[in-house]
Amino acid sequence: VSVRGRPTIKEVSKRAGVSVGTVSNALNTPQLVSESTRSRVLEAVGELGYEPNRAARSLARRRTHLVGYRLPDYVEGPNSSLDAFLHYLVTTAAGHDLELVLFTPRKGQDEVDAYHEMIKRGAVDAFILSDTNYYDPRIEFLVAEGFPFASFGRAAADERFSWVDVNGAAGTSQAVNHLAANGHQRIAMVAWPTGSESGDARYQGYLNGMGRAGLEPSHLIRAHNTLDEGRRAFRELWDRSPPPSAVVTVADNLAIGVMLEAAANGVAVAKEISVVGFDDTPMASVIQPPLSSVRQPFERVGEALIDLLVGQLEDPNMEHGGILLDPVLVLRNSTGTYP
Amino acid sequence: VSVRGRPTIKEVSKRAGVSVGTVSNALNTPQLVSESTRSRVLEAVGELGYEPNRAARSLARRRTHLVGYRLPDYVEGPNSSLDAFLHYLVTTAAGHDLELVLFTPRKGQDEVDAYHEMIKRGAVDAFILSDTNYYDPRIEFLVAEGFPFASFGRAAADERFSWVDVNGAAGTSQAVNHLAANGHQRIAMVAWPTGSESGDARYQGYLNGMGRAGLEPSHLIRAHNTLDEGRRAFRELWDRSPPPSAVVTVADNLAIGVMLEAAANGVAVAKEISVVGFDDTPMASVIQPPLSSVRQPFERVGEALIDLLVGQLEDPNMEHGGILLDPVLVLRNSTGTYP
DNA sequence: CTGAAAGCGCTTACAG
DNA sequence: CTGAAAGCGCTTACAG
Repeated sequence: VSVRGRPTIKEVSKRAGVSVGTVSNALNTPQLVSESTRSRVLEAVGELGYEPNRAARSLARRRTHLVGYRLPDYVEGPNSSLDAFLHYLVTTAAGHDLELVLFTPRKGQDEVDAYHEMIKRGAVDAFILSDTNYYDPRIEFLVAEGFPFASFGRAAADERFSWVDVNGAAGTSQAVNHLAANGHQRIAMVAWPTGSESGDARYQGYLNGMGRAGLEPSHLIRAHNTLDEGRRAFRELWDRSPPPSAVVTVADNLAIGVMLEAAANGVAVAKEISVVGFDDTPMASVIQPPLSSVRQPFERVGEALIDLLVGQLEDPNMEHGGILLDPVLVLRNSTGTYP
Repeated sequence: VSVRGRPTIKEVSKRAGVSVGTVSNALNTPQLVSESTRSRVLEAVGELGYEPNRAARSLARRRTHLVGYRLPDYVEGPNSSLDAFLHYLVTTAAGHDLELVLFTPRKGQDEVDAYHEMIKRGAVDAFILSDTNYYDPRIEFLVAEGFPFASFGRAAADERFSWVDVNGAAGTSQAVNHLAANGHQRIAMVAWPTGSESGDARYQGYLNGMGRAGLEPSHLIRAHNTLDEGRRAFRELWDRSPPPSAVVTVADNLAIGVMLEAAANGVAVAKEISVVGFDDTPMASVIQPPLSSVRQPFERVGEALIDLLVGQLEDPNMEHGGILLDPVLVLRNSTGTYP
């Protein structure tokens, strides 16, 4: 066993009782090898979980299997979250002599297995994770493996790895504060179904905000993350008596669905119902009236993730850190004073 | 000279009259080396344009300087162009055992030099280019270098490289057809300043469409790619007498600016003025009324780019191909019949 | 069909 | 401070 516990072609050759050249041939040019030795090699490969090391293969073959793409410059204006995230990640990484390689599980390949394969191939020094959730199997795997990574999202209070997260609860709670300060009392929440860490946090922030304002959190709708679900949420909310005068949502999609359906029903956004989104997507600044929304500080997220990673790579025994960043509520015209 | 004409540490050592180990030390642990030999080495490095080979360095150091990021799954719905482009690029590439590495010029680094450095380091087998323009210096450089790449954008009629492009002219010309078929005659165009290949093509498509419909292309506004410029365009257009009854734009930003300003001036979009965007951004489906827009077929673009690349990598002497794809006009409610 | 050996381009103890 | 040598983990002629 050698490279950080990853098997090499030598281990495979020993186990299969053949030379390393033959292992290589069995894998790359099977026509040159007898059926019987080929199967013995494959067996050994399977048992050991062997994957050829990328650097060694690249060096010998003069082929990297990597394609370069220069990420276009980031222009201020309405951008998607992924655009922003990648941009700050890549530029910060470049400053530390690190590059980002994008991957995706192959068709039918298990999620965790895709990470495992990257490790076995020695393809990367570390990972950046995003869209994590409670008990994320990728995190469990990487922690167990002792492989460096930094996660955008906490997944759970955990000292076993480094993470950066945006305090979603602070975002929705800010939204409630703002609304309460403007006289609203019946403030609804449109949240995702329970079970996602970010969704639950955003919902919790709403509860906190309501509590602090001495308000009763009586209007709750659970909805999946689509415009149509947002529209449905508005209808259900508007049917209540009394209906809410404001609604905080966990996502712009939902908020925009609410606004669209309000408009369709002749209900004036801001005047009759205030609405707040989350994520400040490109759509927020363009819909009429422009949507107030909670924006995540992707620049600092990207920087922090890379910093944590660089720390780990320089000192593998460094203790893990967690960085919680506050989002900012960007106020536009979808919120008004209590009618 | 060795790796595809890229200098190796051996060449440097010969030129500097020292051993390869000393070159390595001069570069990586200069404290171990005398000032005079260090400067001789650096000189040789500079003259040769030497960059350490990534694979060799990775193999020796057991460090790749690569960070893996699993690109999140693509969810249908409003997505940015970059999201879509990257998604299809990465998934298609994965099917060919290729991965995408993202890079960006370092602070102050020249654009072409960033590509050059990647090549000298043996960091990639090929590049994907996007946002190309006439006489793109990157293209000139890569063609001269004989380094494999595929370009999203033609830049110019050219047999020296492989490209995929979307027929922007076909897109705007479709838009004009649609409008003309609905009785519009005074159809305006809001275009970028001349000088960008994609912008010029979109403008040309407008001219073609107008010509075919027997219409006079009399309303042209040049504008930079922002909402505000779109607003300005509307004002200027609406001041003319007679004003146009429809406007085709080269970008959603512009189209949305037009719509916003129309609304601000009490002019009903679709009823009084029809508008068509380009790119079908996330904003298009969300603004009211939803914006008709020309959508680029990113899935096929990504697939075609990777296919062209794989072809070149398998057979370096393969002749280059160009693939022109048609965009599709997605009709929503921002376009109506002539009032 | 198989193994021994050279080589890919670096880095890193180790002598001197 | 410098050079010779071994090693990183593969691939690929080349003998046999």
